[in-house]
Amino acid sequence: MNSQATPHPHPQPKPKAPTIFDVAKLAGVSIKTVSRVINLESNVRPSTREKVEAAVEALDYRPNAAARVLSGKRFYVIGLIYENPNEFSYMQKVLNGALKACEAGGYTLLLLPLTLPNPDLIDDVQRFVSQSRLDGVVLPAPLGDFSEIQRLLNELEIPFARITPKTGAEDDLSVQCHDEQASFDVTQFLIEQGHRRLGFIKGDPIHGATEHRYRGYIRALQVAGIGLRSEFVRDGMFSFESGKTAARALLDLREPPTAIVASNDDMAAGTIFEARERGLSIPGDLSVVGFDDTPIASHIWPPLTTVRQPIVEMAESVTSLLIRKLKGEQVEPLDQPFACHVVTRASTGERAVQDDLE
Amino acid sequence: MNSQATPHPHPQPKPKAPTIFDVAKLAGVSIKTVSRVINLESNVRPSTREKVEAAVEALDYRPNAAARVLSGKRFYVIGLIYENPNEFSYMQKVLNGALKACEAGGYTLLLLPLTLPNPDLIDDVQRFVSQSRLDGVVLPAPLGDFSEIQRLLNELEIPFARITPKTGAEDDLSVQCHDEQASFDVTQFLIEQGHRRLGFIKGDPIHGATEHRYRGYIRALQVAGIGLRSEFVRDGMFSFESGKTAARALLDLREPPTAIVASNDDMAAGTIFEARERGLSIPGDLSVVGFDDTPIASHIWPPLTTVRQPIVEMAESVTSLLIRKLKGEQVEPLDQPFACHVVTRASTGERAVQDDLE
DNA sequence: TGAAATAATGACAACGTTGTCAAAACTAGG
DNA sequence: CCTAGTTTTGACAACGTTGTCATTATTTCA
Repeated sequence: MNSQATPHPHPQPKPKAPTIFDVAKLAGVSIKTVSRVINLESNVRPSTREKVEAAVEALDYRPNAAARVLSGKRFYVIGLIYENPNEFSYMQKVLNGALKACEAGGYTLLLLPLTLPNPDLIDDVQRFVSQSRLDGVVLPAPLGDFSEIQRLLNELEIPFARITPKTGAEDDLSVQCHDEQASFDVTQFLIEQGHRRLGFIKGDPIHGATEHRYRGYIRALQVAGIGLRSEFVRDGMFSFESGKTAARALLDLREPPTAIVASNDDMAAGTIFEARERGLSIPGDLSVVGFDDTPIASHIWPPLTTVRQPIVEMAESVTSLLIRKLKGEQVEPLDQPFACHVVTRASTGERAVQDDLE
Repeated sequence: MNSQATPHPHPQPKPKAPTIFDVAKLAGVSIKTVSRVINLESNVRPSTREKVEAAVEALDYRPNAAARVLSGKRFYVIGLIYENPNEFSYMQKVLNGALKACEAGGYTLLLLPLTLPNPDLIDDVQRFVSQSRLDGVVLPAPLGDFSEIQRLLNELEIPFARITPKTGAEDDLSVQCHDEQASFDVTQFLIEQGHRRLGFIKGDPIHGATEHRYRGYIRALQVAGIGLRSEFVRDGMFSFESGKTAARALLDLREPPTAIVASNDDMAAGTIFEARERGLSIPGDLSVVGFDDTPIASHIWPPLTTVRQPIVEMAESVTSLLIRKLKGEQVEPLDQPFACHVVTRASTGERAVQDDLE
């Protein structure tokens, strides 16, 4: 994926957007007629319509929203007023933080939801960025870790800011939380409760957090003088199902772990699910911890010990950094990662030490 | 909250927004100077700045975003590109549907998250609507059921569309799903499994769905010839905690229900939580059903029998109806409510009939 | 005190579209 | 082939702001 491929059709320096005048000229009509065609008004001769449509197509013309608004009576804006549930998913939190910063800075927030994996990822992002005429972009995890997107935005000269544990170049705008430390803390917490056989379920490798959380686990083992056993580490994809599968493999071991660190709550829920199916009691037979403190963590039985991150604050912070950069201010990246903390609930418990002689 | 009875307020003397010219005139300066002040540029004499600021204050002047964009180089827009998780909360689904319809119609979607209960509700909405200069508003449940908001939007002559089971006036734009029928179906499903003592946990009375779901329960009992027992019906607020509390009351009865219909998944999860705390097995000792098919329904143990609604489609549909209305088209409300269907999982099971002699 | 330098202000074009209204091109009827 | 009516098209103003550059007011310094 180096310079060989030419994934983006706009490598040119300054692609000035075509206006209604360009279309009118190419089609050989007046701008008003172009306006009629693009607004689907009646009373346009079919032959004229075709000419204009061809010109629009040829130039890839998109009407300028601001001019439209200024000129006409409509705003082309729909408001969505909704209740902010007091329990959020990751994206709800990011949304709230970003919205807050935008409101404070007088900016409007535009949304592009993507489904992964997505073969048209770059095209979708490019279309969004060029059609929406925006000043900057916020990339929450895991999109912040996609180098193709970063490359595209750099080419288009659109500033962006990321929420990701991976730090990048020097002028890179990003916030991170102490993922590695949190993972260390939660693993150490289990060790302090007497556990010696500690399973770990990794997350989707596309997320930067996956690597950091794994490193925290390793470090905690090292500090405690516990050897890393490769059969105790399983791959996951952050999904409930993948957690269930990984837990199955761990619990099938002749000498299974007495505690499992899952890299997120969904996989921890999958682990608990799998344990219950086998009739294991939690935390009696198995302690389980997750990450993120999503709603499910407090709603499953038993409620989950997990790690809470200040997502709203991180999103707000990174968005306002971006806005300050857009205003031309000199912004320097945050010196300190945000702190996480362990939320202790009922899915973890003391382990009798004598069980764990090695 | 203003004048008591103004069912059809006369077309008010156009509350036309003040422009930069109005401010300039009042302050006795040129428009350019006003521009300098509001953009915090340097090289403005303090005395001048004060005059302008006073005028801005007096007129409650807000710069027109479209004109700003058209004239200047900035767009005042931030993009948020995010992964669309394949499991959604209610609001995520609404967001996706509304976004889809807006994209198709060339509209932009603006978000106003609110926390309830909120004493400043009306003020917040009013500020949002007037500052954002939008054409129309989508009100998902439960906000769609707030008559104050509807009244405000009517006064401001802002068209709106609602997602709510309650139908309103004739020209009212709303979509609903067959809530009452779905509740009937799921209750009947339990009856067919042999249950005769059926508990019901109501939702937050502010939601229109609450009433409809309750009615479906009652109808199913009637059809089956089972008498309604008031001690089997408990109030809830759609929260996990309220479900837990209601379940506690139901299970404390001398003759507790063998199946419980909770008006949403969170309360069903609370019910399961409470049952597990008492050592009851599910569905052996108690069958539980929920509503909405949120992520938690499939992630708790045992996974929850629930009712799935086509939220994305409903949101998309209502938003595109709104957009068509804004375009001046004659739109008539959907003749058919959207269909829901029961998703059968492991939280429900057969009940031996002999247990239930009355 | 006067000239030069600098700070503050203003006049006006530009931004890209839609609305208004008039002109031109068609169509139908006699 | 002309007239009246209808459909299609176009010229141009308007929308509300910022950018550019000229002009005026103020300060500085010889």
